[in-house]
Amino acid sequence: MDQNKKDRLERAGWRVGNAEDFLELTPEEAAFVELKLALAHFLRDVRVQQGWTQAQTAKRLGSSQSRFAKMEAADASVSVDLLVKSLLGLGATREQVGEVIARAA
Amino acid sequence: MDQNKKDRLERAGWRVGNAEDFLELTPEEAAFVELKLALAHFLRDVRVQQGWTQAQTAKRLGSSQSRFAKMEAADASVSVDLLVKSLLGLGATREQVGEVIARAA
DNA sequence: CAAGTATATGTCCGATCCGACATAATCGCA
DNA sequence: TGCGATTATGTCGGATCGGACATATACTTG
Repeated sequence: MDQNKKDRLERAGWRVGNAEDFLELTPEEAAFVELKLALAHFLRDVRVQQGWTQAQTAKRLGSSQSRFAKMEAADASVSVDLLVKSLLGLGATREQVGEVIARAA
Repeated sequence: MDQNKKDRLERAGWRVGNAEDFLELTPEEAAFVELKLALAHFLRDVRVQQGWTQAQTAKRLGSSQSRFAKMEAADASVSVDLLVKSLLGLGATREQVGEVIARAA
């Protein structure tokens, strides 16, 4: 977001910041959300890298396209368990999962 | 287990091997279990390192001693979400969590 | 061994999660 | 723009999870 837009929003009474500020997350909660987002993005990367659609990938994992979309979106209804199991199911290694958690943005 | 006992059990119709063999886990399932065990052990390490009992630590996290015991035991009723949230709640970083997942035995 | 402390195990029930379906929104391309 | 393919969103019922309690087992110290 550019500075002008930020200024305009703030003049209009909005607070502009990151998700942690907006949702008033504690540091732990923020770290947990970041971790989930990192896994979700990696899941998308793996799928796209392998050249599959959400529907194909979901089927392969015994799930549905809609749930897989929520996984990639790190939806609140998706657990870290499901993300990790899905990644492993698509061939990612435990080492890769750990690396993503440790170092992804 | 020594070889004699192994032989005796196998003569009696038992298959003796590791958890993956015994429970007939797929490689992904085995990797997931390993990942959970790594987090559970790390959780214990962190708690002991900080010099707390399970009861104290559980209270700090808003949980109960019994559930915390199950966490440390990587019980089937404990999710990776709970393990990760608890670790972050005890002060572990996302980086540490990732490292443990990537590299723990 | 006894008593006190710490950890482990089993169960219950309210809360959350997940696959499925329906449908909306978005993308890719002629 | 229009149409088929893909992705996103909302909801529901059954399945799993998690805090709590009771109680058992294991450790520690006298």
